Amino acid sequence: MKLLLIHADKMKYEVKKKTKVAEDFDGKGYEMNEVLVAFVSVEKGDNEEVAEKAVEEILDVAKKVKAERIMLYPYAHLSSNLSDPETAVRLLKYMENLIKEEYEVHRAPFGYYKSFEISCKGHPLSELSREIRGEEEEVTKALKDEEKAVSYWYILTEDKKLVEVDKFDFTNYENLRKFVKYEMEKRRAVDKIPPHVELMKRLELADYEEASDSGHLKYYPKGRLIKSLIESFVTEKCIEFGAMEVETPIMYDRAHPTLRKYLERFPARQYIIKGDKRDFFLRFAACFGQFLIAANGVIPYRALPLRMYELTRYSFRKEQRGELVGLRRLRAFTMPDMHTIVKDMEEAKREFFEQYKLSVEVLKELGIYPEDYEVAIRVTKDFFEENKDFIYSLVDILKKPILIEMWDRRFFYFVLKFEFNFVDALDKASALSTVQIDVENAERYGIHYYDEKGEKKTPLILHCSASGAVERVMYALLEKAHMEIEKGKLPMLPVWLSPTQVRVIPVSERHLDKALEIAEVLKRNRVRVDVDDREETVSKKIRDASTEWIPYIAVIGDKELESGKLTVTVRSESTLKEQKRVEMSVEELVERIRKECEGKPFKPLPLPMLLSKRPSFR
RNA sequence: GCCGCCGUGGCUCAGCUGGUAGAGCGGGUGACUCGUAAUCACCAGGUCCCGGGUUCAAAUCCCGGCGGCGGCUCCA
Repeated sequence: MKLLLIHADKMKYEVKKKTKVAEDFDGKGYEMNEVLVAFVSVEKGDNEEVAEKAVEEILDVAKKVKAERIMLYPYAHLSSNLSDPETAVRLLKYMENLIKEEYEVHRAPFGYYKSFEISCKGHPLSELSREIRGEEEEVTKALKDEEKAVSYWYILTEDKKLVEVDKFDFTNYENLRKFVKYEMEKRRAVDKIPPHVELMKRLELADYEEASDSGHLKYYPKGRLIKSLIESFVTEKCIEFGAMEVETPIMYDRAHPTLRKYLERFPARQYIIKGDKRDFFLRFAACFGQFLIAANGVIPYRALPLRMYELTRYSFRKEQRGELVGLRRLRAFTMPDMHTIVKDMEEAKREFFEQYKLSVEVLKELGIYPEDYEVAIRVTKDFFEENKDFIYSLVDILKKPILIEMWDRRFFYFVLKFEFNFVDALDKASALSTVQIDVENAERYGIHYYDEKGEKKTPLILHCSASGAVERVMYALLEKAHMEIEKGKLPMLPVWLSPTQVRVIPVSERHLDKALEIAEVLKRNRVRVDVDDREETVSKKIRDASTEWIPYIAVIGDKELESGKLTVTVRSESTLKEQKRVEMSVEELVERIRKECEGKPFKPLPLPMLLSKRPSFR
């Protein structure tokens, strides 16, 4: 809603001619003295709440300028985004009634050509314009409902006993204690910058981009490489698991009836994009796109379980600013999102179990092990009671205690979900992998399958993010590396994710040719190798390679020229005090790296091979 | 969104109660041709986050904005 407020000695208007959208009015015009005239444009999206705020504003100004009366004057020309006439009239009348309680008020009729004369007083406050907007942060129904819901907390132990959280002995379960504390307490007193933020900058992986919205990062070549490798890996794992990869739009009509209802059931804030005729929201996951494909398809029972997958680059969630941190919590993030259509709850449980195992496997191969995260299961009380054996059986997969949050009623779209929560260097927890059993969207979207008798049936749907957000995987790896530093160890990334896997260091200029020759061999064998050809001392080059966490450093000097072997410093076997140096042939090094990277995607070095030709990005 | 702290060369930071900018790293040039965590010397880099205000004078004080961090709220 837009307002133009003018404090006038006199305001007089005359009705000239009706327009198509005119309301009923039989007067000819009106005149008021000592009046605050409020020219009003009612805009799309305005509602009673906005009208109330506008009235508050008008009354506030009226008091300040000591106006004796108020005139509301519909004036379309303040906005290019007008509401429909019905809403405008409704809200104008509403405002009139509110003002009437405190002031003498006249409302000029809506939808007429009118002439008017106004004499503005001309003091500093006599001309003001205001824009009134509703609550931008629409809190979804799901969020409000969650507040009202009651949670019961339990630990499901290794030997399948359900223990109330405060009766559980956390001795030897330090990480679980931290996680439970994080989940149940609201206070998190930490006064440090999360370690991964400094690391992502220092290693030239990623950085904040001030020219964008908060929570949108830029990735430098090394960061892009790592992200891209993780993306490829998770995608391959999901396809191998049986998913069909699809691609769907990133924005959707805000008014679409099905999507609208889903939005209300999802606990996240959206980015809104103004289109020419319609408003769009940016997707927060790939659900819509895939559900809309499924709703359109003809699905025989033989096609079930039917798995669809998309790597969302990006998913958008307009998290509150205070929540955004480095790679941990973003407003634009990349998420592997798989949906599985199953015929009934029995099949849903089987798939849930398998996807649980898939998630464990995916994280493990990414370098995040069961001891690095804690399992949470969120479940409605009803579902838990009816499926106790099934839920207890989940303990068998990881053989460690699980935090159970039981809701007295269902307010999201799912009855059961698990998450793997990574506990970071500052004892904060964030969810990585998750799978949910969705009991309402198949019906909402009109997704059906045909059973053996040819009858239309409504399936269930599983939502699965096998690794969780890719950025979050990077965050977890960096936080984990930091925790290694704290323990006095040398931090590193898994070899298959290390931007440079081998650095070749010539001792002096005359060793450069040999260094390049070796690098070429490594490169041909799908190893990311670079050569430090800068005019620096060997010590300096070693130091730089170490601060880049390079897994293998090969120094080439006279000794190597003679022996034909490499002296390789192996990071994973070294400590801060003592470097582990191994003599090996180029072939042996290639073989070692090949083994370490088996089954993982490979991409070439994203930077010039010669360090002397490399820019630095910060 | 609210509260608090912070924002100075590419990076990390110094600059007291106002007098108009400094170091280390990095970069360039030169010397050294070097064996496992920083070789030496010289040189070039600054709208002191942005916009207002106070003042003879603002990086410094005040107000507003933007961004970062932490807390609250919240958290696929």
